[in-house]
Amino acid sequence: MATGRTHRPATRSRGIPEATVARLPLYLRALTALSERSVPTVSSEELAAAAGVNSAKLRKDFSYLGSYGTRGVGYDVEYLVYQISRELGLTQDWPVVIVGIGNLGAALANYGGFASRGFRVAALIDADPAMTGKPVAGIPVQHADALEDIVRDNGVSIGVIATPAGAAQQVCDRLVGAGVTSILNFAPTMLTVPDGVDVRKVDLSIELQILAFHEQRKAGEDAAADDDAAPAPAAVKGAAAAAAAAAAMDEADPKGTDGEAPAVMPA
Amino acid sequence: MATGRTHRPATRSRGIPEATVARLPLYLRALTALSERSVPTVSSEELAAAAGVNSAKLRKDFSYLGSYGTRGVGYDVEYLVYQISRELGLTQDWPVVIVGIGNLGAALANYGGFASRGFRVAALIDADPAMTGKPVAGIPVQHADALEDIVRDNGVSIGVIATPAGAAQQVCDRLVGAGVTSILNFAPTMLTVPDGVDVRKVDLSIELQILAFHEQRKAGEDAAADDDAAPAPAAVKGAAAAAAAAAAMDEADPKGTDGEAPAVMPA
DNA sequence: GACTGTGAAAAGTTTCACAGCT
DNA sequence: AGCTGTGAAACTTTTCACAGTC
Repeated sequence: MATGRTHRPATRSRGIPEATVARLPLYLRALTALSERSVPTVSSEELAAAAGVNSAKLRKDFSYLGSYGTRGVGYDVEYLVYQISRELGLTQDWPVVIVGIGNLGAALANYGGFASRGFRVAALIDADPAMTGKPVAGIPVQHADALEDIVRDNGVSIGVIATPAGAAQQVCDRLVGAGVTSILNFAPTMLTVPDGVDVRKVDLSIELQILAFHEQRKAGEDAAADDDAAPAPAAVKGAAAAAAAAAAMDEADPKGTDGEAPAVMPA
Repeated sequence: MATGRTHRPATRSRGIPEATVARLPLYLRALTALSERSVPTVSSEELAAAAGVNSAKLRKDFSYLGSYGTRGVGYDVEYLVYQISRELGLTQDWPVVIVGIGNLGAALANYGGFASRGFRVAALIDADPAMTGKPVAGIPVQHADALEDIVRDNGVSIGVIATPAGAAQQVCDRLVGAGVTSILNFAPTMLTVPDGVDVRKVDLSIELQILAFHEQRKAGEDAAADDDAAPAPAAVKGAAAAAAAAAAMDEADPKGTDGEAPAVMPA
């Protein structure tokens, strides 16, 4: 992150704000829906409504990409779809490996977003020998031993980690060692990676906890002063219990820290 | 979002920045790990490292909660765990319903974070009659017809939507109608909700697209000027294809709009 | 001496409002 | 007349750096 790698040959004017990049997929989705309905042009106001942002923000965002609109008219849907796709790097297809084919990994493999074009699921990898060869979403699971070969043979640069928390760092290290430079981490743990490797994290328990925070706020609108349920002096002990609850989320799988067969399957 | 509902009775000094709230679960996780190892106190530096942020940010974040540290010493782990848990509303337990027991919904039901305490999976709901009664993660799936009753009977205020995109808004409306005021949305679609209802969105395809953006940047270090693969004039057509890829992600399930039995379970 | 808590500066993001093109 | 593109203002978040406390 702190890499001073902003060499930029000053060709155009690069350097799109991170906040804007995070919204481009949103716009792309809205645009694609319009494209499918053969809508030829769209105004910033309409598109913004469809994407759930306000129009000033959208126009500002697009201004970082260039001037792709027409004043008095709006944006050409197809053209904008192309420009955003290109900006996001979706005009090429990215082979992706998913490591950890437990419940979540299997769901991801089946997820339309992964199976469809743009991102191609190049391989599914799991440490459990019992899984090896088993097809999930039509793709046979391969054993973790082959991880490095798979990554190299397929030129994979994006890896998805869906293992239990305990295995994530090790898997990450091996992915990176084999040449992966972008990681989407579903394991609820912090990954340490060398400079130049990107990690994005999707954390289900965190999202829920943020919701709980706001939910609590709504409930406590009047009961401002006191907690009702919290025992004041013995609190610290009760705290540990409550926290354990939140902490239990630290395992994608309730038990095993090893990459071993998750006890998740009901059998 | 534009609700001017900042009534705040000025009792203490409320109003924790959103960015801080989003990090509290991270700290909580790191703290709980320390608690389990019976570490009594921790410095901002150590905790920050464990949570993957810098120490100044962490101290600033904690300063919004109050002064829970001791200068020259650090923070009492148990105490801080309690304070953060309380702040997040995790000292009470939240009944949650998951709607849409396809691949993703099943994975969520099995996910440690949902099944563990703090958040209790009160019910699993699916529109497919074939699913009704089937146990997933030990909980029998109930039919969508009963949604309103389930929400009311269990006092559910948090709902998780894991349906295909096409069903999400309708499910959302029904949840909200029945009294749910916080929604975690996994369907890749924008939800419209009345004021006072919170929506958080987890979108797998968006995260991948953001990774692709950065990945592309790394690759294109020298090839600054031209795209190599992009056909310039015929581009707009190729664009549509690439975009279709991204758009295909708009369905949580590749095919069926119904919540048919997921291929997730190996058995 | 070690470490927190916090003002103040810097950086990043959003919103406003309007000039400028079609 | 309608709508984009963008400077400038407002707001939020991060970082700095150090006074204050143990």
